Amino acid sequence: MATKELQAVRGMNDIFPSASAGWQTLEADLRDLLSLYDYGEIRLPLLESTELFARAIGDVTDIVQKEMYTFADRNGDSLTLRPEGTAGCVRAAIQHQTMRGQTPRYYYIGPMFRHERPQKGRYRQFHQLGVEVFGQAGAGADAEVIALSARILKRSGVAAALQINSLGSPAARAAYRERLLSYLRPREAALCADCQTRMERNPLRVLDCKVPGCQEIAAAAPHLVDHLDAESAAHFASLQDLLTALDIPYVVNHSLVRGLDYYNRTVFEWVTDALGAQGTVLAGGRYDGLISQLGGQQTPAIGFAVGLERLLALQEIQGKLATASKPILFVGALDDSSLVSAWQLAEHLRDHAISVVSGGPASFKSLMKQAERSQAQFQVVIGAGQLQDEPVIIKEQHGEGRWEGSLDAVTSGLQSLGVDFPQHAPHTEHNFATTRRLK
RNA sequence: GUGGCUGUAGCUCAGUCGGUAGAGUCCCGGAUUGUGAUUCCGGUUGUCGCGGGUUCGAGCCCCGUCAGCCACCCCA
Repeated sequence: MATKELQAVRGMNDIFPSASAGWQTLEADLRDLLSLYDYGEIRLPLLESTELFARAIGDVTDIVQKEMYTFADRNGDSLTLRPEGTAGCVRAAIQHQTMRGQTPRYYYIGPMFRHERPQKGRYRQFHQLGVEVFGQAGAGADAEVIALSARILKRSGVAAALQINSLGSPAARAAYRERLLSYLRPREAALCADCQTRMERNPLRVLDCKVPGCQEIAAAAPHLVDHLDAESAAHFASLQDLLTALDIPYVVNHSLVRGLDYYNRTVFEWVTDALGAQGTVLAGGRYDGLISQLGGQQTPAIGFAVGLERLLALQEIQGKLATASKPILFVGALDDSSLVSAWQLAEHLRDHAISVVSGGPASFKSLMKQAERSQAQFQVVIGAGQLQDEPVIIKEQHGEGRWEGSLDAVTSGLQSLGVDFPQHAPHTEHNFATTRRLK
């Protein structure tokens, strides 16, 4: 059982091979889809200066105020483990001037860190895939990004519903904020304690409070989309037309307000009720002001992030989780002298890209159990007899396949049983064949 | 950061009124040197999360703490 000293940090998980197969398959699928849309991977530091996140995410957000892993570097600089990926991605694009006359599409995949109380679908180290598109102001970019998000969920086999909203321009949002406050103030006493503080910090968040009394008040509140500036309204209408034309169902959620300060105009979320309280699996929006706010030239931008733990949890619930591949052959040795031949055989087959798991020296019964546990498609046992002239038997573990022959001929034996060998052995060519495994 | 529930063998769990640690499973060996079943026999499981307190005596009661789960909050 767990000893006290040696434990993973709270909210940070170990991922063992039985689970990492699902991760690897998901990540491979995601990378494949990203290349379909011509996104390029950007690999970013996990650590950035604390100031970057404070300026990008917003001083008053919970993330910056109480959820960041922040500490002093040896020279006294304040560093922070990234709580999200957009800020670092924007910083990198500004620093390396990759947006001059270009409209790059980036994606990143990796761990993020937030010091929250862990619960279902929420961890202190969690993993996101994020995408960011720079330099495209039109609603076409929004539609394409949302189409990509839809395809990611579809490819993952995950059922979720798309909600969209528009926050308008900063000016329109500020004007709406005042309008909303003048609606809320007379009703302040009826709001929950949280919402009364939210009125100070970010009154838009009152709109998606879960307390029934607050929801009643929110339902009758003026709608943000009715008070957009003309350009944002046209942008939002255009986006909806495009989504309809692309057969992407959505609903407009008037209370959809993203938690990070940098968003404007389009915001969207894919939500599910299958994950308890953490229903958002993928979320994003437009942030036209962030790049200039961080010192770059005024550049429109849009992006989203998807939580990989949540995606995997949904895949598991819906029976779509990928399982580990299995080796082609188990090779077992009964004693020390036959182990030499068994290991030579295994290495020979690996030269030909056939995955082999080895066992022994051990009793025959033990080898049988090891072979079963290995889940290999075929098994072969080598003992003293095979070193003389007794036949080697290759047996299909869950089938009728069976072959007998000499130790030297195992390769052709496997071929006769249907194992797919590469055309050329990798050690005779200069490119390596892809490893043969089952499933 | 707040609240509720839960921590006993690798895994799933039982443990009565406070009386000195159990079952199943798994694993190993044998019955059975040559193709996996079943059955039978034998064998190893442990800081009862950790620390303190009460008691003649604590897995059990009390306090603290750590961790997990769930919810609030927040968010992916």
